[in-house]
Amino acid sequence: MPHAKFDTIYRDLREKIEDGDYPFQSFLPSENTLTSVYGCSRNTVRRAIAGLIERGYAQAIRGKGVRVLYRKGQQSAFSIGGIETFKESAARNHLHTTTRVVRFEMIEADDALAARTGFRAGTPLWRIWRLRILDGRALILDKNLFRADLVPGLTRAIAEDSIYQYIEQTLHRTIQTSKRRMTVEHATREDAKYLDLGDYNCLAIIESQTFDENGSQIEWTQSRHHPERFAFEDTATRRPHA
Amino acid sequence: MPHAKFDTIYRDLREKIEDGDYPFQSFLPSENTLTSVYGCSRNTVRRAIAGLIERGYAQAIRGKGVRVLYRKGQQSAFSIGGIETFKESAARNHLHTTTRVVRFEMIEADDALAARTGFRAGTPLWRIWRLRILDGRALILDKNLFRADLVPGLTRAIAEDSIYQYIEQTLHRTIQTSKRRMTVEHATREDAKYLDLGDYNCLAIIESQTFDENGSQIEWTQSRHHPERFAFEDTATRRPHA
DNA sequence: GCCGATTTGTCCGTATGTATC
DNA sequence: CGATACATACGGACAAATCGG
Repeated sequence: MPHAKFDTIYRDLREKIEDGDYPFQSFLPSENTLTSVYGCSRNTVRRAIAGLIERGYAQAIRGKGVRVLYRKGQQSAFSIGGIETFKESAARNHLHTTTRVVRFEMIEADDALAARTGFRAGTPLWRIWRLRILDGRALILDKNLFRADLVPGLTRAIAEDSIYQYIEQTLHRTIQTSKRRMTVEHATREDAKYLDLGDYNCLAIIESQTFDENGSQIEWTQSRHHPERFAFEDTATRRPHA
Repeated sequence: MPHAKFDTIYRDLREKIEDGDYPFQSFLPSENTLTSVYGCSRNTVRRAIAGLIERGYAQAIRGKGVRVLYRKGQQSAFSIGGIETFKESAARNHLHTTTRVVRFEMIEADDALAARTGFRAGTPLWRIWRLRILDGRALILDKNLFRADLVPGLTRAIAEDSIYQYIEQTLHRTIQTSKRRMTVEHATREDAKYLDLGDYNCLAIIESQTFDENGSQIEWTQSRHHPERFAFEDTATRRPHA
């Protein structure tokens, strides 16, 4: 639950920025002002602002203030930012989607797989392949590996719905950190079999390792995306010669 | 200069993790311990740890400790993380590289360009295209637009060396925030003309808007990457139903 | 160029809450 | 239950950068 005070302030500021109350290139009220507005300490205000900066909404300028960098209408629709499930991002964009499970089995990690995915060899795993279909077009092939001992009781029906929802709401386990790596690769015959690639001969690949609340790697996933409808957004800050 | 105490501690911890002093899945010393080790307040230790978490080195588990998520040998060589210049990342990977300037001119932003890049219409801009050649292969085509009033005195020679270096060391202006967007697109005839694409018909595209220390947009860049040698890494954390 | 007011950046010490063991 | 560990919040101090007079 986001009951933390700094988070409430962050959301409030973000909303005001998105609504244009603080337009592009304007300055937020000073930290001291916000401190009295929200009735909290300066540190708390600073944490809220840090969140804005981290997500590209603003930029702090020492001695001057905090300048808004968010510009209305320059955001993309179907983008990948935090950890968001397919179902969630589809809902956010009002898209009609279906999922087809094309593979569902239990395997054991061998040495090659272990080296590639980060699991220990011998770990029992669910291997699940799912085809994501948006508006009738097969656009994403998800290849998941879940640790079978951490995600017991999986079924095809759950896989067709939402595995994350099952993990969080039924198993009461929490997804916390995800390390991702984005590349572009040649499409294989397999990709062509499942996906409506058109004349593209490449795909966007996202590989990720996901860790639960105990720091155990619970999942490895490779998402093979049709190049259209794929975007990845990011904000970076430059630090003194690293 | 990274004189900040929290940054020194961050670097020290990161180095110890990379060296294997704190191996994968182990716990860091507790915050209280680190407080006395480094002779600083707990807040400062926490800021250092926050840096590790943000960059995927570790994960905090309340009531237990801070677990290391970094695994040796699972990092990629030529990846894009913070704001790093072409020269810097090439040097970091011990690659022999050259840059060829294929376009160098001054233009004025029209409405279409303004909408796409975020500059105001009428802004005078340097338009610079540069071909990045690694080990004899043309792999990246960089299309830069710099605000001419903020980056005066550019020459072809500077563009062949490093524009960022010129901006930072000669103009004493600071690059601070960069908003990026990664997509995959069809290769055009132009791409084929400049890049050694082989049989790929797609490229990885990174578009970015860069802001200087005053929050002025100083640059818009589109980098067109050969799919090989391209990787983008990221760490995300999941927050309660956003 | 200097000075003082304003604003962000860093750091400290303390208190309290919450989760783990 | 108590000890330990991380999470949040407060208030205060000083540094560094900006800006206007």
